[in-house]
Amino acid sequence: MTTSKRTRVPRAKAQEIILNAAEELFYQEGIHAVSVDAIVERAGLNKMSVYRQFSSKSDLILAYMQKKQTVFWQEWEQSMAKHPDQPREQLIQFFADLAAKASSPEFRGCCFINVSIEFPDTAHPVRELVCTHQKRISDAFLERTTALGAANPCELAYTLMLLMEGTYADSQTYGTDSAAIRMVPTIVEKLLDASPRE
Amino acid sequence: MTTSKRTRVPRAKAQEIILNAAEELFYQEGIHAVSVDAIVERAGLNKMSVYRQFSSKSDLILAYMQKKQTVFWQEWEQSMAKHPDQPREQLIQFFADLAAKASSPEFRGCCFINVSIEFPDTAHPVRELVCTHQKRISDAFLERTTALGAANPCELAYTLMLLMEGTYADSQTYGTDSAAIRMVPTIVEKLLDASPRE
DNA sequence: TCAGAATGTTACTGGTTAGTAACAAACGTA
DNA sequence: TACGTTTGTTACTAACCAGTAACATTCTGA
Repeated sequence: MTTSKRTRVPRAKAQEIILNAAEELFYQEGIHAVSVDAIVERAGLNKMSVYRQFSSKSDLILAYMQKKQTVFWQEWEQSMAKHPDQPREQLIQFFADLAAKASSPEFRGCCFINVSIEFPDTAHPVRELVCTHQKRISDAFLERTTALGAANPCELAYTLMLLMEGTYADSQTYGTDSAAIRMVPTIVEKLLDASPRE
Repeated sequence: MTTSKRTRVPRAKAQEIILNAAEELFYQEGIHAVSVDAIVERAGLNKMSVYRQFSSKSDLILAYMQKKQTVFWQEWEQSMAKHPDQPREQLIQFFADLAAKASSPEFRGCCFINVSIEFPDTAHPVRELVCTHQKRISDAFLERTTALGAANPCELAYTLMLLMEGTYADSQTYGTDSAAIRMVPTIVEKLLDASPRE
């Protein structure tokens, strides 16, 4: 009989592995539907390794959301960087990139909206995170509709918010096959060009 | 000691009471978050009364969704009936009524999108229900954008879909206080009037 | 009045969940 | 080497969950 050494994973590495496992499962299957044991199994680690890094499942959920938030803004910056100082092109690009992502089979919509639905209590910490996140997006839109010289930048920014959230929602029901999502970049382009300037 | 007669509730009435209780709880708190026991308690009935009417929780979920679908189309017809044969006014009215509902504190978004998020498996029966429901709305929009004489009725209908779904999603994060939702009827009105005719 | 059906009540099963205690093995460092 | 720390492993608790069995009570109709 072979007496195999136990493989040991250091603190920092374990945290990363657990968060990655949690991210995949939470996003794909929903938070309530995923047990800590499932995360442990996917991570290939031990249950205690989880509870030594995160004090509770809630803690892990919050860390997951924070990670998602970071990733969102990284991707946002990538989209923006394709057309520096060109708000019209930046906005269209954002929706083009969103549509591309939404057409991927592993896409499961907006994790911020998803978590809002799973946690109806608006006082819950994750809900506050979602709220500030959405507000930040709204501001980023407004910044650009203003730069565009739109006569009603606020209304235009809100319209973009609705279109974005609609795109996320639509991907849930139609998945890869959404005609609406395919049209979104065009819709936004026409919307921007049709909206009156001051 | 008073020997009180047990109150007996007949089959049909029990079914209604249970469905109402389930509807409130499922919609307000999410399906996974609500136990059969919670429904039993809210209904003021007995657990066996539930399982004599519905073979399983899944059965109850399906009945809940079917009820919601019926209610949606009743409300839809009410909105449409306000402006017979006037597609422009009908569409604007629909969004005005939606915005009004979305501003109510007990509003918890679109139960069809919500259930999609809670049940990621697209093969699940409730998901098929959601899919046909969304398709029906999309068709109803298309019917009216076509009647409107829009040059691209399909694109316009999809835009309305996205705005509708966006409105539902936005209500989740901002609740009663959503500026975007307040603007939605105006946004739709301008969109319809600005879209080119053939 | 009596028999069968419908409903109420209690108590239970087997499974799952979040979280923990206790100890064993490996590591790092003095 | 030797000791304290970190990590792995096992086994457990207490709560919750969907669903059922068995029996008690009430109703209905012949």
